[in-house]
Amino acid sequence: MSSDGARRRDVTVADVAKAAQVSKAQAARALGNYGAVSDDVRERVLAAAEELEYRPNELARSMNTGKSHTIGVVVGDIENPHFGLATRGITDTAKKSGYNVILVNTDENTAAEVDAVRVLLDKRVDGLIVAPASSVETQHLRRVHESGRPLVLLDRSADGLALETVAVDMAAISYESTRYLLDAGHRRIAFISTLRTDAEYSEETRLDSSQISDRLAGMRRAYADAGREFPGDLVRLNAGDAGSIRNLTREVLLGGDPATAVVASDGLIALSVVEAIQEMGLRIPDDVSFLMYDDFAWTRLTTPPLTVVAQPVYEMGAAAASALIRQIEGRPPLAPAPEFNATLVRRGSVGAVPDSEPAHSAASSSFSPSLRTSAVP
Amino acid sequence: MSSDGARRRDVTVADVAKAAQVSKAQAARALGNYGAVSDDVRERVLAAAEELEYRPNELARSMNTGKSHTIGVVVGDIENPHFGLATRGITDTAKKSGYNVILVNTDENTAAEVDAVRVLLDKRVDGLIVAPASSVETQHLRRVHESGRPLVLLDRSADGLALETVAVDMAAISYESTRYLLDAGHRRIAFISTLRTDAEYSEETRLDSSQISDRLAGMRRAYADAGREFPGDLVRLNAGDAGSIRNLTREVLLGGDPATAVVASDGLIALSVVEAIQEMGLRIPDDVSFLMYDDFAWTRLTTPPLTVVAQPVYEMGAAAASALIRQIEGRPPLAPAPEFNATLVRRGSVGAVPDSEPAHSAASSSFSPSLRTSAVP
DNA sequence: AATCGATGTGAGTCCGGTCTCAATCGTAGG
DNA sequence: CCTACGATTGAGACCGGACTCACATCGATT
Repeated sequence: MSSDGARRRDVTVADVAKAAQVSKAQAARALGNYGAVSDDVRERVLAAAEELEYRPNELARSMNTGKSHTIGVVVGDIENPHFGLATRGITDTAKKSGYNVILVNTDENTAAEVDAVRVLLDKRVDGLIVAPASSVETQHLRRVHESGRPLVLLDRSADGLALETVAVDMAAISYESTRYLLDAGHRRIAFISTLRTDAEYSEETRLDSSQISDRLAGMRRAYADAGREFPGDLVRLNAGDAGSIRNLTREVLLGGDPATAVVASDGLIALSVVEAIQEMGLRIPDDVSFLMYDDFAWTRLTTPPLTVVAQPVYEMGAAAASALIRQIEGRPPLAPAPEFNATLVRRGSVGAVPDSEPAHSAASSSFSPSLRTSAVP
Repeated sequence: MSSDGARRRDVTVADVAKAAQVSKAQAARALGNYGAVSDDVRERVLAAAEELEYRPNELARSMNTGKSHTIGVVVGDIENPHFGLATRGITDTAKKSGYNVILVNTDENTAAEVDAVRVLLDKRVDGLIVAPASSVETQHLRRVHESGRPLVLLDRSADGLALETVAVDMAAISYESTRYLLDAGHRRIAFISTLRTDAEYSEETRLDSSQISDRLAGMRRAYADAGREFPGDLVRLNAGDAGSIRNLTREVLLGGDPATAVVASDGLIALSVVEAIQEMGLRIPDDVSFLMYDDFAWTRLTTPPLTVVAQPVYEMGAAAASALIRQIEGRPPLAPAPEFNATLVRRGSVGAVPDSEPAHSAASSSFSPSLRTSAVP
């Protein structure tokens, strides 16, 4: 048995050198495969290393090469499949180039993000991929950039910082999908997002997230092009836990001038929104139309299958990683920069407006889901 | 502007010491908050550090403390929400104790896992959490254990290794859910898993995954207790991509003696199985009953909502992390060890056997999903 | 045979911290 | 006034590799 209960000291080059009866320098050369080493010495060293089960200490190596071969990834919430997939794209790509990934979760909290960035920098990661919680509070990102450490942004941009950013053109797809809804006759379209903000929403509100403000801009433009007024009163931010999302959903769907279509800002919200709609005894798409961001596999399983905005999430993660690695290795950024387009996947959750003649023929599904009705109060 | 394009050398204790006009040792003491330091010196050092924006190099620190405050997490697939959630539990807990997480994906490939473990060890992580791809090929885990480095297993155990393992009692819940299916009158229950294996399945086959073999053991026991013979011909392993899962699903659902109930081994498989069932024009639960492992939120949204085996995944991740950290910090393991139980969540996807009188009253839902029918060939 | 360039080789420094050790300082006790 | 002991302080070793530099060695060149 080669084990001895206590954790034995690690084998170092010095140990190998002694066993092979050569100097530490020679052993290091043979092991590190650099410099000039005679065959005889190389063989003895390698044999000794094998025998002793020598493994280089990457920490020590990083110390004087200055490279840790590790990249830091900072996301809002890995629990969200969106980031799960993106992370997968990142790690797959990183591994291919010999990089490891330290993952930090911020809960979409800027303070946590600032902290995460600091910690990762302290650990001397070679570069960072950040999905910034805020597009406004970006001093910490600016500092990273100014210190010269490679940094790539994912999903959202940072105001005033010319950083390489991998994201889809949200305004464009938002325009397209809003247009689609408008064409189906909808005028009262609600938008629900978890984005935390202090102020009540209005056109002038400066939002913390480039992603959300781009989407709203897209919606507003679509309304303008259609010669309609954008229903700002149906924008609901600060959607938090399932309960609050449910309440917000009820709010926009009840009252004097209710929404006829609801757009959910991400897959997690979508779950609660759809549940709330079902609980209210409303049918999709007969009573309410529904559209969500991110194309998760389960959206094909509901009745009706949901109409979604699909984003090439995995590819974006992979692109962010390879862009970062290019930066780290001093190679020029890919030109032209790869573009990522979101696409509207028309399935069955968007229909005509109830009690009104649809302007054009939108995907009006005739599926009538059987729903558990829990009377609306 | 304090920035200068080029990446400037990091500020070190020596720099701070010089600025504060004290020795390197004193500066280090003041900064590291250890040893004896006069108030005067401490103030000067701290001020200088602030001024120079000094940040300790964690790599160097790790080098001689031997602690990296980093733990390695090796999972099969973060894309799978199961691991996404578990990872969240791990990172949340790790962060609370000041640890970071390096995440590695193995694609459920043992060779990749061996490699991942080696790399993490080289990086001198303080400990490892591994969801082993195989319960049989575990030499690399044994080596880790013998080297004395803390290691905790997640989800699956490793044959012959007495390692702290955080997992639910799969045999028990499998027994319970099989029993449930049997009580509903099902005799032909299919089980579909991604587990890769060379051999055709038979009772003697020694499976690579403790998790899967436990589940099958539970099923077999339930059948035995019911005085029935276990339909080994309906066990389908090696389910890979969506296409192959579809084919396997058709296989068990067609033919002379088809399955009347299908159990999907995880959420990813479930998606394709349900799609395949829908495509075949079969209705759940009227024509086929369905049960899956892992309780994802979307399972409540389908029509009918799916009956699932819920596992406290987040809590298990958190428990694995805190167990590991206890080991790292030399504290004794929690006694009694926390237990995790999976629960059967009866929703609407399990019904009576078509054309047969149900033995007992199982959750027989009357929902009839409207399905796109694509005629069965 | 003297010179030259291409290996080989070992001693020692460096990376940026932590930590040991011996020296110095201050002042309380005698 | 002198000793002693704790608080301070600085020099330097050390962690484990990578790498520089000076010093062989040796066949090839002329």
